[in-house]
Amino acid sequence: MSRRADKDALFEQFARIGKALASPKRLELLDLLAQGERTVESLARTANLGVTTCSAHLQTLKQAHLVTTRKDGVRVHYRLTGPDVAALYGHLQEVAATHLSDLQPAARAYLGPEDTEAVDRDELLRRARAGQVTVIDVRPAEEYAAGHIPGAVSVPLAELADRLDTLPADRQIVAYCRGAYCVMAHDAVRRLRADGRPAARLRHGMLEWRLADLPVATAFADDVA
Amino acid sequence: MSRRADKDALFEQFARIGKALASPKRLELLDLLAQGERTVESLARTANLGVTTCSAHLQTLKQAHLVTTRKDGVRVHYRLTGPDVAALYGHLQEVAATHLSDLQPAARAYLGPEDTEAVDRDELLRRARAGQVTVIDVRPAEEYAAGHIPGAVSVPLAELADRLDTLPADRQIVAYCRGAYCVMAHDAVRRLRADGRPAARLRHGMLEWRLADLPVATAFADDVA
DNA sequence: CCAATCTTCCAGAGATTATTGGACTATAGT
DNA sequence: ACTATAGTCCAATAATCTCTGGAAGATTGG
Repeated sequence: MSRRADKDALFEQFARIGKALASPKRLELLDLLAQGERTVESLARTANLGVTTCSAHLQTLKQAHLVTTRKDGVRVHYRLTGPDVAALYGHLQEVAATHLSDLQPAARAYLGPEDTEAVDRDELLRRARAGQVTVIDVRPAEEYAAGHIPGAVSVPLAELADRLDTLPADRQIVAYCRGAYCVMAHDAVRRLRADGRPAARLRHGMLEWRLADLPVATAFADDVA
Repeated sequence: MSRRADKDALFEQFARIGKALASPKRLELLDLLAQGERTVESLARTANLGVTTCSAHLQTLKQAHLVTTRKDGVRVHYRLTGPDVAALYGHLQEVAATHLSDLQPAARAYLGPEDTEAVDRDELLRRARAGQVTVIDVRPAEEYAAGHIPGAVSVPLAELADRLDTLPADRQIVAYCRGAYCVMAHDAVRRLRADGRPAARLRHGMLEWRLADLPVATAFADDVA
């Protein structure tokens, strides 16, 4: 084979990864999978896809080796092949945020007004160490179980309204969710502040927390990994 | 607009970056642009593309804001919009290398046998500080001018054969080029060893050097940036 | 074994993308 | 002004991708 053909074959391989990242729906699936493994049906429901279409996208991701599967009875659980895949997705988001001027308005439209103060990671750790805050994880319970910020309490967004009275009234509450572009923490903070609570949002979510190699607790044990 | 529509619009933005990375030819263009700015015609020639096709790909990259242009007379120079774009490309390569089993054979076919020892960055810095090696940059002169490892000498691959006698005979020579998947350093080392010279290849090239935030010298001044 | 559930496979319609050649624009040099 | 060069625009074809609905495969529970 010629040099050119060999070089083309090599870049064809790199492009397999690029092609896998080329669909908004597949990126949304990666976004969900970055939080932990999920079944096809669960992904389809959350990403607003038909099961067939969702399965097809997952096959594409699988052929690019960005995800693998685990079969459990009648269900198939998909998960990322490694933390580097989540990292790649995170970097893609950052590049988009840095260079795409259309991203900001789209994010604002989806997430709602940047109403309140957003706490960054260092600030959170400082306040947490001083015992000044209660950190709540507003993602669905399974995602909390798959990995959360040590010391955070699971309060899924859907249950927030019912559990308002179980939250301390005197301490500040900091909510976080999947990542910088996840709407749940925004919703949670709006709900809490509507109730007069001193609530703030962690600027980034679990995606960025993992990428920064900060400690992650799993299941219901808050032990540091 | 509905929540769903807003979310779709957001991921549509992220997908603009993904789509830009979805073609082997565009990745090859990014690979070249990671070394420094270049004109359309020069990119087309090197990437084995028609000028029209090359221009079209560059437009795609430009619409994704991964590259910008600078006009100089009749020529248009394209360059990456930032080092984070090169970093994203580098991460994509790493993910491909980690997870794609077909990549290794394709790389071997293109680069040739992993004949000799490959020196890594730390080892190079150690030997360079001890004055034991001559580092040669075998990329084209313009790429050397746009940024090179401090202390490296420019010996473009095309001129290597003619300049053999200007290279020290007693010291080890370490050659590097664009990156881990660039064939030039491989070729250079094979040529040198065919001549009985003690030559080795830097494991990675300029792409990875920049990503590691190591000092880069520009033009013909070896001052550290 | 049958029924129900979850998932994948298949085929077709519709949309998007890649490539090519030819025309067009802009600039520099004569 | 005229010509040559570099690059982009345009239109047409071919190829690829996305989504949908229906069928088929696999597994569990009755």
